[in-house]
Parts: sequence; structure tokens; C-alpha cells
Amino acid sequence: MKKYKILAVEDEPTTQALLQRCLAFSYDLVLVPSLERAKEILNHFKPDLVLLDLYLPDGNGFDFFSFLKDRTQSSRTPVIFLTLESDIKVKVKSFSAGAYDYITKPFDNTELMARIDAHCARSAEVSSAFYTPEIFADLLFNRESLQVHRIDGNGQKELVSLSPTEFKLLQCFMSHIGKTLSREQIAKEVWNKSHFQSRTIDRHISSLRKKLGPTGAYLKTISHGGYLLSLEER
Amino acid sequence: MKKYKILAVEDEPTTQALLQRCLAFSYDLVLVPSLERAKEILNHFKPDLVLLDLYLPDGNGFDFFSFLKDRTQSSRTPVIFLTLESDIKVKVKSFSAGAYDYITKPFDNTELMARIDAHCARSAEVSSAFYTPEIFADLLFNRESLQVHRIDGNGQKELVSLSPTEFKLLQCFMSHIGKTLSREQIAKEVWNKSHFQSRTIDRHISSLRKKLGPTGAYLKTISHGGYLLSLEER
DNA sequence: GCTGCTTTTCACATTTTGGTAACATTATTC
DNA sequence: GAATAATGTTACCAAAATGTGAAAAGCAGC
Repeated sequence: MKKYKILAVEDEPTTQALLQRCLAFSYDLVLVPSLERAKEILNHFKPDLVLLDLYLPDGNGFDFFSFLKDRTQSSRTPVIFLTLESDIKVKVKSFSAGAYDYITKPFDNTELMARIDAHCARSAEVSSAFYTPEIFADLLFNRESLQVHRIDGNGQKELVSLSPTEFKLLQCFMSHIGKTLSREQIAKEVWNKSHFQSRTIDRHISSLRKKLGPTGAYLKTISHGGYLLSLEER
Repeated sequence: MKKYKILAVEDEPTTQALLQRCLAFSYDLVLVPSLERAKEILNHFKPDLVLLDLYLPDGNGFDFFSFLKDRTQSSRTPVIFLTLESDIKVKVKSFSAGAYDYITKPFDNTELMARIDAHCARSAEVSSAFYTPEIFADLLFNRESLQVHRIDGNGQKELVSLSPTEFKLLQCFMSHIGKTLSREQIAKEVWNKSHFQSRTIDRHISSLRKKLGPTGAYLKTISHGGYLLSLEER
């Protein structure tokens, strides 16, 4: 049985010791005391779940939370807030920001583990459904370098030079192949905004299609619905 | 904004009243006092989330939970246990069985709502990833891509290109297969209007039938009654 | 502040859409 | 089997949605 990988960000020594003691055996646990260290660790550790204290020496848990949400690799990683703060308003804020759970100290070890397991199990099931391919039609995606290449008839790779926004836009469609995305959804995923001067998205779609050349035709317009990336013929 | 549909199974009058008071406004709430009633309700109510008491007059919450898991329609529906029982062992058992959350009474309204919203939002996102198009005759109706395909004799998918209104119209019939819909009902569901220059609907039906080709014949006219989508002859 | 890039906005071109009228056809009633 | 009512179908065109070049606005690095 494979252990779940957990990143715990916690500066208070007592809780640190407690977490170490009760989680280290059952999980692949990395415990760091600051956001800075956490960000470093993420370069070579991809946790299945994050335990996050709200108040940390070098910043606020919410900021780190948004940081995780913004990186595609960790945008769907479950985050459990684990904190002394028991103010209902903070709880509500956490949940509406997207927290998977909120546990106040002191907590029960067994319950913590049960909740961790539950979230990890569901998340593992879900992440298979959200798998984003690296190849779509004749496009090759490199998530590390944030580059897209097109493979021509001879198997030669040719760089498709996309701007950062165009890349994010394409990535957004790649992670929802076969689903029509409304302009609102696109705005939210790519710009993290809900409202927009309406034509901006259309304009970006237009230039993305142009840069993708013939492959751009797979990015279809669904009138009154939004846009759709799909392999099917029109 | 659409309300989440919630089924609450709870027999204790105090909690019933509390749930009614704090949830009925923000959610589409159905509150039942027994497992038997809950099962009945499920025949015509597909909740987005279930609130479940552990100890009920006609059985144990766990059994109902397994019942939900076993039905495909509800196997991914989030279930929150809401109970007096605060024994850690029961909590752990609930989570390992697949509970989404476990809240002990007395609880805070706001927190309950925050947790409900969080689970529903994630679940909605996930269920779209697991969505499979609906099938009617040789049509594949896809609510996610907002497209309709027809399967031809060779099993090839062919796009049926519908305008937004036609799609909504078909969607309306797809959600009420076998039921005759009056023009008023159609106007309300598709146009969100009650009154209409009478022939408009007819004209859209006409073009929908035309685009659906032979399959359009399943969209029958009920003179003086409206229209009906049904496989049965009459 | 200048330079070179990206992003956004504007303006206009183009396409799609949907309501209505008019007429054709079918169903219902007596 | 008319007469009448209900429904089917076509054509039209205005309004709305979308595509896109070019100008304007941001923005990082110097």
C-alpha cells in the first residue's frame, strides 16, 4: 500500500511534534515551518494533500493557499486548514476559498487521519478524471517549460510561440477537452476574474487559433455557449 | 444562481426545525424523518448532497449510506453525517466508509452551510468530469459540450448542428421524455417567458425536427396539448 | 523615459440567430 | 365530407453574437 504524501506547514513546535509523531508512520510526511520553505519543497515534492496553519512567521495561510491554487500542478490538491483560529468567519472564508477541511486545534489524531485519508482517497479518484494529456491532435505540451510544439508530417517538432495568456488559455481548454467553457468559466480559470470587458476573451481566442494554424480549427465556437476544444469533426 | 438540492434525513424535531430554518431559504431542501421516506423521495428528487443522521427510527444511517453508494445515480453524491454521536470510532468508521464530512450536534449554521457549499461545489465540478452524454434513440445529447450527435449505421458520430434555441428546446424534451409539454411549459423552460406570439414555438419545433432527420419523428405533436418526445408509437 | 513586448480596447466586418408573417398542409369537429 | 381550427413550412430581415486588424494601454528591463 502506497503512503499518501503530505506537506504540513506548521511553525508551532508543539503541533509540529504532534504531527510528526502521529503522521510520520502512516504517511510520507514533509514538515516545514514557513511558507518560504514550503515553496522550495514543492519544487521536488508533489504532495497528495497539504496541512496548512493559518498564521505563519512569513505570511498568511490564505496567500499560500492561493499560490497552490494558481499552480496547475497543485490546483486540485486538497488543503486542510489546521489552526488555532476558531472564528466562524475565518472558517467560512476558508471553505468558500476552496478549503477541503478546517480543523481547529487541539484536534484528535485519529480523526485527523480519518479526514486526511478520506480527502486523499476521493482526490485520487477525481484526479484520474481530470487527467490533462500532453498531446492533443498534433500539439505537444510541455508543462515544465510552458511551451507548445507542433509535430509536422515528418515528425519534426516546431515551436508554437504563445504568449503567457495564450498558453494559459490553451491549457484551460486542454484540461476540459470535450466540454464547452463559457466565457465566465474561462475568465475565472485564466484571469481569475469573474467579469470582463466582453470582447477580450474572443480576441485572445482569435489569436490563439491563428497561431495554432490548422489545428486551431479544433477550437470551436459554440454560439451563446462559449468555446469548445474537441477532436470531433465539425 | 441555482440552488443546491439537499436531502436531509432527520427524525429529531428540534434539529428538523433548525435545518428547516437555516437551510430552506438558501437551498432546495427536502426534509424527511425516516429512511423509508428518504428512499421514496429519491425516486423523483436527485439531491446534490445528503445530510444524514446516524440513528433513525427505521434503521441505521450506515445502511442508507450503502444504499446510496450502490445506486449509480447517487454513488457520487456527497453525504454529510450530522449526528449526536461524538465517538471517535464512529467518526473514523464514517470517513473510511466514504463520508464527505461528519458534523456533531450541536452545530453552527454558518459552518454547516459553508461545508455544504464547499462539498457541493467540488462535487459539481467532479461530476462534470464524469459526465457521459445522454442517449435517446440514435442521438447523443451532451450537456457538457452543448452538442448533439447522431450515430449513423456504422456507429460513426455525426454532429447535428443546432442553434442555441434548438438545443435548449431539445434539452427541455430530453428532461421530460414521455411527457407531453404544453406550449406554455416550453415557453417557460426555454424562453423563460410565459406569453408568446403563438407560432414561434411551432417554427422552432419544425426546424428541430428537420435537423434531427428521421429521429425527428419521435418528437410528436399532440393536437391541442403540445409536443411530446417519446420512443413509443401512438 | 525609452524599447520591445504583451494585453486590452475599439471599430468595423462577417456570421448566426430567431421572431414574424404568409401560405400550405393536416387534424378535428360536426 | 365540408368547414374550421390547428399545425407545418418557407422566406425574410433585423438584431445579436462573433471574428479580427489596428490602435492604445500596460509593463518589465534598462
